[in-house]
Amino acid sequence: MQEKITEEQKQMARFAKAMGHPVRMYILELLAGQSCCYSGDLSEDLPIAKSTLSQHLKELKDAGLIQGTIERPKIKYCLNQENWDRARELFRKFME
Amino acid sequence: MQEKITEEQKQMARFAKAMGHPVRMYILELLAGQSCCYSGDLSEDLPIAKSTLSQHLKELKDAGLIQGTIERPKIKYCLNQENWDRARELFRKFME
DNA sequence: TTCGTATTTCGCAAATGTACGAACAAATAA
DNA sequence: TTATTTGTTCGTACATTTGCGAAATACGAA
Repeated sequence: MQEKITEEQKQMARFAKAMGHPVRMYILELLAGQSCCYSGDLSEDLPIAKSTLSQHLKELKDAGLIQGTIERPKIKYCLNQENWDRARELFRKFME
Repeated sequence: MQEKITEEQKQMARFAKAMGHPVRMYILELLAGQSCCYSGDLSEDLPIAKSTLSQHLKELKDAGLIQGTIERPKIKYCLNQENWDRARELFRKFME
């Protein structure tokens, strides 16, 4: 009955949880393909309120998958490359 | 404002959501490594109640990632190979 | 039939997630 | 200064998830 769940498994679950919503998958796939985007552009593409979008972006940030940098008057979102690479490596090994 | 989220993104989010819990990642990684296991074995390895484990297995089944076959008196769980391959392919493309 | 084994379902509670609009904040434009 | 733009936070509502123990189910063994 001892704990057999590894830190890597916990980390993968954390990443997967962040990916576990269609809107967040959309955002991640967009960023993975073109590196960066603005929140406003997302808002135009997605049928959700801005406050809801803001929450989804926050979740992705909290999971470490993306990062936002201020470019007045907008905010530019990009993948957090270091953690994205980490996620890729974990999932690659997991699903190979 | 039209819907831009694809069916593939929804499917990936569905898989990711199922992977979004440490216990379920543990189970999936076990199955990915050795193909099959019994619920009772999992119950001994994991610090959770059997009813809770049963729910996690149900979620993985509902997401299509695993399947259970009765081998009295136990139930043998394996990856659902068809959907697992589908998931691997989706994530491989997504994270390449 | 009664017992034991393996697992699921039920009922419940607590925590988390999803979504919205209103209110707020920060900076620039008029 | 006031208005506009861009985005976050707050308050609220509802749905889903997570977890447990008790009860139910299914079947083979005694």
